[in-house]
Amino acid sequence: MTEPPRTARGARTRASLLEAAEHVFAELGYADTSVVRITERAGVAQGTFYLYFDSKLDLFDELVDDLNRRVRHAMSEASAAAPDRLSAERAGFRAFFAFTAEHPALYRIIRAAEFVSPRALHRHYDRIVEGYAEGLAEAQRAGEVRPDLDPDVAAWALMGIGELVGMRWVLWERGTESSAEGDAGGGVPDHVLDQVSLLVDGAIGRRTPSVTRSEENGA
Amino acid sequence: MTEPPRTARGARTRASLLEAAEHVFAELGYADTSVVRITERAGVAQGTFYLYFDSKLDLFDELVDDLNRRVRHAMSEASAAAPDRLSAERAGFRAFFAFTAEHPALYRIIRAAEFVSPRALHRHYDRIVEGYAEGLAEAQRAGEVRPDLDPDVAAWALMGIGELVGMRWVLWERGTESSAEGDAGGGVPDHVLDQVSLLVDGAIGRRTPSVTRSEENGA
Amino acid sequence: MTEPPRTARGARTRASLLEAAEHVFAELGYADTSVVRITERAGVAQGTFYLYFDSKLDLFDELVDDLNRRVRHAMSEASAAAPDRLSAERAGFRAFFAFTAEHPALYRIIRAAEFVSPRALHRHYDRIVEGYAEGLAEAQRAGEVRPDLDPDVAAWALMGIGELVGMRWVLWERGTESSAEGDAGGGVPDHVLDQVSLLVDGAIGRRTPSVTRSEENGA
Amino acid sequence: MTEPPRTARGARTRASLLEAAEHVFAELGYADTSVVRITERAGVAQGTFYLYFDSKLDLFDELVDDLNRRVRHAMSEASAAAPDRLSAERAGFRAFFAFTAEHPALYRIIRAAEFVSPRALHRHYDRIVEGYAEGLAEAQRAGEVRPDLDPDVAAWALMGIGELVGMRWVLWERGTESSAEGDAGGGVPDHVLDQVSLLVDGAIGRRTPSVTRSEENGA
DNA sequence: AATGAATGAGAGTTCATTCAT
DNA sequence: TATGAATGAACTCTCATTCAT
Repeated sequence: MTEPPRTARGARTRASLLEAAEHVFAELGYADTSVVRITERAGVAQGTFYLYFDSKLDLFDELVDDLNRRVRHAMSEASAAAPDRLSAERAGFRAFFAFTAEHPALYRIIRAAEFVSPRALHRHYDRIVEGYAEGLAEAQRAGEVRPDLDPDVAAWALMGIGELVGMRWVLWERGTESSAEGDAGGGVPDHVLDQVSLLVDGAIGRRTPSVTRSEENGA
Repeated sequence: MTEPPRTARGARTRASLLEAAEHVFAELGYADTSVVRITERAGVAQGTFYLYFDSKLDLFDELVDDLNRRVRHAMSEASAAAPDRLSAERAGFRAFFAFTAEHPALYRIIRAAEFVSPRALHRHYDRIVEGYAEGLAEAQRAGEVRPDLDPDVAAWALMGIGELVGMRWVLWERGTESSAEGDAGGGVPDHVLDQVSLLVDGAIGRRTPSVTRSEENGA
Repeated sequence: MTEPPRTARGARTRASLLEAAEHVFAELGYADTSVVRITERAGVAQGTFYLYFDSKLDLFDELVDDLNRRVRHAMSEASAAAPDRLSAERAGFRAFFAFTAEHPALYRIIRAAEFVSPRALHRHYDRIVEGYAEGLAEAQRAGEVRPDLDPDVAAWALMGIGELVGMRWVLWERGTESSAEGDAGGGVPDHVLDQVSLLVDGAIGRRTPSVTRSEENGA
Repeated sequence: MTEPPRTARGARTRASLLEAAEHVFAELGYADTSVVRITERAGVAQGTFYLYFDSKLDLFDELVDDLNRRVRHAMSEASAAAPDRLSAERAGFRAFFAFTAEHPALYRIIRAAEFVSPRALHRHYDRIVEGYAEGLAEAQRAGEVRPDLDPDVAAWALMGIGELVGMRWVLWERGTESSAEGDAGGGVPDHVLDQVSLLVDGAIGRRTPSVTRSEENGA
């Protein structure tokens, strides 16, 4: 329906709408975000909105895709430089938390997307998992990850860790303890990142599996 | 404001409103759920709603609290019967998935609560984590969980695993592959539950000796 | 429709409804007064209201009549004791202001009655005017009031003086200057009552009529 | 909040809403006037209302201010042309009655404002009194009004005369005796205007000598 | 005589979207 | 390309009144 902007001016307008939307959605959620607020913030008239987007939902979807592209980029870039899988994990989580800190929009928007645009929500998670699972499989073949792991389930599980820890220590913390202690740019206290590493490490690392209680008692 | 019903008839009406709301919220999300839909489903007039609830939000909060109580009950009951921590974890997750399968409402409602009622959302997660972390700490003292773990971070992380795996294999699966393969009442394919156990086991279980990342790299 | 109470208990309930209504109407006006508020204040159930009154409007009308009876009583009693017409006027105004101070309800209710119950409003003013005009006519015959006055028009005019002065210095003053200066129980500062006397005196008193400008200049 | 219309079309729409509102408010009073009625009468959609007014109350306030401006204009213009104070009074009252006849809205709206918008009500009366009292004080200095009068109290009192006489002979008369007798465009029968003049004249005019009540009684 | 649950019409207000300019 | 006026359906919530107990 809506055609891409034909002029530089049009492109600018469109971009400012997207940017405005990111902030307003993040602040108010999808339902409470009105097109008026977006256009007001973007400094354009209400009607202009429909020159570039079919609907509020259309813009929402585009925003989700856009942010999705950006997180994935941030994470893969961070982990690409790592020497081994486990430090890659740590770097990836760290990048994810940092991104979350910088773009709370993603987070808040995603969680609100459940009913708004299930399709966009699925696409978002699927895309992240796809790359993640692939990376795990590769690491498995390289012997860095325990071989009995299903990369797919693992990817979802680890993503879950990131999601809730991010929610708790990045999103909720804002304005609370103001990261008095170390938070080396990671968006999350160092201690928490350490713990996450520990957990991930244990979860997927290739190593003597945990001792069962009976063995332990027997020792 | 709103007082509790004074007659049996009132109590019945109130209960049917709550039940109707659970379904409608689950189906449509908070924003798209209208009071009319709820009252229609409950078979009462619109005004009756406000006899028992101050507002749509008020009902929402109550519903969250109610569901929260019920998941926690389901999980703690399931894990209480387990002989050791790891099987307790498995039983807990299993109960959580089963509850999610039976009450998709909780899930969908919670995710929608981010903007609707942050207070209710916090309360929900905090309550779950509290019990969870306590359990982990106790297991730690009993030597069943690695001692260098921060129970709080761990609780959030594990809850994250449950959340995303639940979303992927319980919620999304519904109506898709209709659990062709084994799903022994757990709400989630057996294979997935196995994998989750594996991951959780590795993440929190005690190992001998705990290999740190540096050592490993050095090796 | 509604029958008078058959028992003492019923009479008490009815009376407490009336009394509650007076306060609530005075505080909120007719439109914003809800039957619930009245019954709550009276300490009875909502349904009880309709045992004694056909409707909110019915109660309102009755209240207007009741208050009307009371002001007229207060005024006539006060002016009856006066030795002459002019001091009777002063006493009447004084009583009116005092009544207004004690029963702001009348005032506020009356002013709100324009659209609520024109009939009740008419009846209220007509009844007051009737007695007032009659008194003026009698005083005229006694030679205490100028003979060229139409007692009817005069009665309305004087009532207008009472109404606006009462509004300004009784109703609006509440909580403002807290009658720092003399206010000998009249509900209105002495100074204001003096001025009103002066005005009324001049308006209806039998005396050399005001000089016209031409005469004055000629003098 | 609401911004003034930016186009001629918008200005027209806004004006027609105001005009419609004046009539509907006058006919039904504030409480029974619904936004729908106003928009229907103005021939616009319901939502359009909120393009120009924040709320029903907002429009009400604006209307009161507008009408207030207009009465004061009508009265001051009429009395400005008068040769002396007393004929100025007569002209002013006449203008007031005429305005009331033409714009019953003001009257009815004002009386309804007691609970709706006390602020607007105060403003309305205060503005009128201010000009009135000033005029009286000036006339006092010019020797046309008795010197022992407090112009403020007098202004309120005279306004009261206008208010009740206007209510009785302008508003209530409509549709009753349809001014069978003389009503030279004044909105009120000539006889009534004469009587009002008489009263006002006596109330504020200078006399020689001013008889105090005590003297009178003593005589 | 009294209760309190239930009703349902109607209120004010918002907002995504369309359209004329 | 951009504007801003206009739409009208939909929403949440209130309340006078009725009715079964």
